[in-house]
Amino acid sequence: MVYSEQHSDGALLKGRTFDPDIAKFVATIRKRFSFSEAEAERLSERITLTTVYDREEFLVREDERIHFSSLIIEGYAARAKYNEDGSRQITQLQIPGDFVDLHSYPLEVLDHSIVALTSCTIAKLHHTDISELIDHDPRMARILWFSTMVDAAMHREWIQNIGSREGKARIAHLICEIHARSEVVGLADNGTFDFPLTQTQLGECLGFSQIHVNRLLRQLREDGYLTFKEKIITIHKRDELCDLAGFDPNYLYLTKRSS
Amino acid sequence: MVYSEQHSDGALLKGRTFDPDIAKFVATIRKRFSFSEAEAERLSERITLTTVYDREEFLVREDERIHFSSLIIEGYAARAKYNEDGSRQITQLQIPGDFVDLHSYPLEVLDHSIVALTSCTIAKLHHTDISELIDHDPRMARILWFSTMVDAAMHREWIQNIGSREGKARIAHLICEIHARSEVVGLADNGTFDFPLTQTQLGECLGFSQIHVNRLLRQLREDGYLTFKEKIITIHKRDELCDLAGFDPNYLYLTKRSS
DNA sequence: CGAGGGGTTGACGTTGTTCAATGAGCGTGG
DNA sequence: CCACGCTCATTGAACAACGTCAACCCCTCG
Repeated sequence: MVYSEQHSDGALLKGRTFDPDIAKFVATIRKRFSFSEAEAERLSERITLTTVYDREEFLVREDERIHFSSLIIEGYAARAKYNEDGSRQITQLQIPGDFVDLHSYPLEVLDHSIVALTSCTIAKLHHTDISELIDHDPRMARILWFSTMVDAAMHREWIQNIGSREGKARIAHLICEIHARSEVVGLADNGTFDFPLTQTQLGECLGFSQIHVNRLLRQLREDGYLTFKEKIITIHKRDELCDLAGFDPNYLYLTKRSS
Repeated sequence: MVYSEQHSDGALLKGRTFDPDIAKFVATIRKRFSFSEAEAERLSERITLTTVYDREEFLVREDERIHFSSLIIEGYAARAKYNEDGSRQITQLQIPGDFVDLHSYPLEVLDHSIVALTSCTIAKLHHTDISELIDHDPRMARILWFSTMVDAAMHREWIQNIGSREGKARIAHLICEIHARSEVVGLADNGTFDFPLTQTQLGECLGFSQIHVNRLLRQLREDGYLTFKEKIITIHKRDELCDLAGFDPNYLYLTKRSS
């Protein structure tokens, strides 16, 4: 086994010692994508040391030409597009275990910004390293391409959510999505998970005003679907909440692919 | 030159004769992506004969496992997600020259349906052929990946449009997008272009009711921005319309890439 | 102790939906 | 040929969803 020996400081190794955060990250994404051990090691050794970003700090700015992709180790980030009046639309939430902004590899210049919503621990992977990984291993190209296409699928679901669902169903759907994604990476426990967004940030995801978000959350609480206190959500009636939201997790492609 | 000799029936050839529709399609996408002539030929010879779909007929149904990708030769199609009540949200419009549903290659099973909005002429490319193209030519993989990432960028713009813009600006933005995309593939002439959608279909793109679309279009007409008669739009005040919409075409990545 | 960010609540205005009725165009069958 | 049924577009009126403004709370941090 590649990652069987546990270092005293938490790092996993096989001859080589990786940053414990990075080892954990790679182990996490291996749950979703079928990396071989050799692939996982080749990936790990190219991921560079972690950086911490403050809340509301930009990881990438729109129109910027960048040469690396970011991976979230800890914290919440978002893809966001800024409006002319200074407000913004969040188009996707990124949680620990996400390859954020792999999009910048084929696109070269991003059409949107990446911003930390909480303080974030980030690791980086240079585009030249991605090219080398892909050249050595066409299967890696498929995995990375697949990963970005899941982001596109999430975008489509958000379009449907914002365009077709109203009020309680819309906010419930977002909560169901984050719960399902958190669960897969081991960040949800029996319906309880961290949800560190403010009501304003929630509104920026959903196209609602902060005040409307407040009222909708109160209704979900009063209806007994969930509690949401101190940045922690507990879902009490999961099936009913998914039903209210019209939530079907297929679009997240969470089950491991065979290929 | 590969495509210099013109056949009597309109096909272009170099030893080999391609379907004239396919030759035209490949010539069109070569305006956007930097294919070499050899690449263009390898692609052309793998694209199979065209099929015609009726209005509102499905090219692909959600959850279906398919083994080919579709290319639009003529007509309008859409990515759509169906709601529980039978209504639907359109998440992207596809016009002639688009690789539609290349997403199904890495995803294998689609999270959404592809439906013809008008009668459509479609060509197909088998997934096995895509794999062969990519294996022979890693640059082709980048081009195809890039193409799907532009779709993701359009999705993000739509999220912003539906989530942040209201009324006239929202519908104006969609019109600006289709105009810009039509122009690139030679389907717009000095602000005039085919726009064969019904008001109902427009509403399904924008998250508006058909009745509201009707009223908004009337306002745009009354304000002198455009005329829209018999499925043809003519934009009279392009700069003002883009300004109203907050439209910036960067997200379409229309300019030819160097790589 | 004061300032600032986040949450809560009420009153009121705007945007967009629903229901309903009408007309124009088009293909089909008598 | 016209009558019909259909789809699409148009318009009005009542209603619901959501935003804005304003006031107030609590908490944290300097």
